[in-house]
Amino acid sequence: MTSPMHHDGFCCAAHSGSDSMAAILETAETRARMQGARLTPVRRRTLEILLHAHGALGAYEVLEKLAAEGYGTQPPVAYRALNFLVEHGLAHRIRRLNAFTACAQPDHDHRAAFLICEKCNSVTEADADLLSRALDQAAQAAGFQLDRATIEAVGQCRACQDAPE
Amino acid sequence: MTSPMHHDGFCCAAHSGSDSMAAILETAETRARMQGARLTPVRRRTLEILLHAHGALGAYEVLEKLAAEGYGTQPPVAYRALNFLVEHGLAHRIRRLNAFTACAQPDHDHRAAFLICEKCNSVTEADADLLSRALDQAAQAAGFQLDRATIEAVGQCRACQDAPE
DNA sequence: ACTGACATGTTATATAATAACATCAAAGGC
DNA sequence: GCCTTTGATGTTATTATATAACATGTCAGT
Repeated sequence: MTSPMHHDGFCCAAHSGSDSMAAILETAETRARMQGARLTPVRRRTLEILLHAHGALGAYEVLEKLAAEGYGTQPPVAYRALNFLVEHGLAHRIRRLNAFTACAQPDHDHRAAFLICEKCNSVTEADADLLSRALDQAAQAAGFQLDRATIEAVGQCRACQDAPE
Repeated sequence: MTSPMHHDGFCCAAHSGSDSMAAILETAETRARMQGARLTPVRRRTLEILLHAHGALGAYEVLEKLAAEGYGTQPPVAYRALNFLVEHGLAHRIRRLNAFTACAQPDHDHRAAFLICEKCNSVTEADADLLSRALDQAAQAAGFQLDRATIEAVGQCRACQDAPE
């Protein structure tokens, strides 16, 4: 953790040590199974691609990689796999970027907030428990029955603040 | 739902009494001026269109209306006007819906959260001051310099909860 | 082996957004 | 007042993102 990384927290699994990536895939497998879903090759590979990526990837970027590896070449291939991952809590969709990123903590249900750096485009998943509670309150005050929420913040990550212009 | 309005709070200016709409346009004019920007006819009309709308409108919906009134007929016309409004705090972009909505409180700077009903597609702008503070904290904890944020919640508005299936 | 449910792949199309450029209008210097 | 500079408006064309609809394939349970 006190590594020579630029970002605290989760950058990408490949650079947080191979352990966490294997662990996440393991968890993913388990989690999918428990939900009666199958983590098929394309889906698993898609998750790996996200885990390896720096920052979030667009669907077409994912598609390119999948296609290069012999999977289908058409958009629905990527969108289906990505949607599967999102629906099963293994990935998140970053709307502001029209992109997707692997979930950093697939092991427990959580509401996440994303910190998007407008300089380097890195995406950090922040714990949003406090936020979540505030949101619950706001929803309640409005008589709104909250299902799920998207929280995306834009600014500068620590590394880019420190970096000279 | 025997009341004339389905939603508490801000539905659309036209249905919250014509006063508020005139007031908002007035404020918009002033606010734009103060920022050294001009609220030109297309822009003003675009804002009016948003204010009149139930829920958020897609850029192409706005474009259709503008075109019908003799303004330009091509996408950039709508996008430019909409982006102008967003940049000047007169409208918000709802990413989940690929749509835009007039700002309910253009008179003061605020971070807003949106409550999107998945049944009737209504969009309510909730005050997010508490939320905002929680977000600041989360950002600070991550060493992230927060600029702006998008908070979009999905669920059911009060009217749709009450309504029978 | 058969079947029903789900996965994968395809083609085609829908929807959303921007690039690049020409023309036009307004604000300020002289 | 006239001219320049800047910004606004409009166009055509293109790019980017996402989904519909359908054919084929795979697998678990019977």
